[in-house]
Amino acid sequence: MRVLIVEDERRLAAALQRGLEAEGFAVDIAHDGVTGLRQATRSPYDVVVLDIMLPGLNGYRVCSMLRASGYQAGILMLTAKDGEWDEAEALDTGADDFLSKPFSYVVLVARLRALARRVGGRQPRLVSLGDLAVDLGARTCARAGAPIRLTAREFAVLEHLALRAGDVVSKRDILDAVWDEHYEGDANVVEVHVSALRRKIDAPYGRAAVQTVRGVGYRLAADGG
Amino acid sequence: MRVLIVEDERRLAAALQRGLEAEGFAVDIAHDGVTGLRQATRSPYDVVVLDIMLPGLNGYRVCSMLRASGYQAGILMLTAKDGEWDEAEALDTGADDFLSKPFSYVVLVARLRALARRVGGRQPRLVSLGDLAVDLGARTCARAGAPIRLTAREFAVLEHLALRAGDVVSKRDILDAVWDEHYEGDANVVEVHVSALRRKIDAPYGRAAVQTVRGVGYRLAADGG
DNA sequence: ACCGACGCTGAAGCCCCGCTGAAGATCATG
DNA sequence: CATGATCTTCAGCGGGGCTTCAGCGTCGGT
Repeated sequence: MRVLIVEDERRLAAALQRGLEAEGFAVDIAHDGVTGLRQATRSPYDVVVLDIMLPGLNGYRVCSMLRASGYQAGILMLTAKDGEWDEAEALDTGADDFLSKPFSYVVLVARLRALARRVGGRQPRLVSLGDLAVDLGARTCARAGAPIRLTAREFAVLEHLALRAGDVVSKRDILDAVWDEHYEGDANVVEVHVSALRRKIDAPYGRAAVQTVRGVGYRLAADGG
Repeated sequence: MRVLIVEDERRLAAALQRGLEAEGFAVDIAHDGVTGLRQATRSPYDVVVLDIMLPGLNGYRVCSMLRASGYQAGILMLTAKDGEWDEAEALDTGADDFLSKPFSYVVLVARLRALARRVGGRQPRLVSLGDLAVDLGARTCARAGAPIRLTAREFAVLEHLALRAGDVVSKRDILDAVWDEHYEGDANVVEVHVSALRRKIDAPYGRAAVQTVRGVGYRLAADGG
């Protein structure tokens, strides 16, 4: 079971990592919100343990940004008992569970196990658009039954479009979701990856699932083109 | 959240109904394909849980008939593990997700929630004015069911009018919304685009959805002209 | 009925947008 | 450290859409 811990207190994070690894979890650590966000989307986790007080980007924002982009893993928030924010807030932003600091280690492990079990049922998520199938869990895609090899970026772009199939998505939206919230570079990267995507999922089949809406963005045809 | 269960095993259906209602879902039941089909189209649901083995009309056919008529709600299929048909078939007919029998109740609830969340975002913001339909999400428009190709500017103008359908909108308003807050140029650009719009959405149909109110601005007829 | 203002529209040029191949940078892997 | 894959940047191209402009039609006021 894979766990990501996003916690800025390094000693606490390290202690949790040691403890959880001894319990058989695979644990990664991020020490701030931005890193946590990137790490969570880069690698598949079953549960993300998210501290609220984080430098840069706080836990609430990380959580809501993850959920907004369709993030599926379980999220367990660590709330400070005397914090200015409360548990309701945590759940509102899409967290599955929360734990008040200071917490018992045994309780944390129990909650993690319960959450992982609960979340497990969510997978796999599939989006099917005509003969185009996108498996968000396995991160694979197929057209007319034939599997198609996509690179990480290509799949991420396709995923973002698939989650909004039928609707137009702006390049800015795609940049925010697939790259970084405040990516500075040229939007041309999106065009390049869309081009590559089309070469793989459209051109060989004479279809046009990925449509350009000039001046606005892209749309993934709800019927696969 | 409204759920329709189409399942011929009455005890299973009743058990699911009780369980889901305890979770806060509003649940209706149909025991065969024909009833399910009628019920689904008669009343609005967020998700339809559809068994494959049904008397009369099987789940695949119900699903594809619903989708063929443009049915939008999420469809979760229940497949028998040893069935002669497989999951691929389910997805091909337009299902959003599937679950093999026997399944864990907890998993079903999680999948339902996930599907509802996914489908909820799919609902297009749709403005319909008589036989004129403007889909703000997909940025498409159609008259009498026939899709109409619009450019970005044309659609933006139409969108602005559609959101105030029935009211007169000044050219200045349109300039501010579609062009720029402090656009300097001639208001003639609006006239040009309105002209193009009429050529596409009115002229071919002998209608007049876009009306000129001399000295004031334009009005999009609430009934499509 | 006349006149002026307002609105409509076809044509044309230009500019912006998006596409794509290739090269350089970066990352993973043995 | 070497190699290959993937990602990003860059520049050129091609086309479609936006804008401008001018001429004409239409409406309303006098």
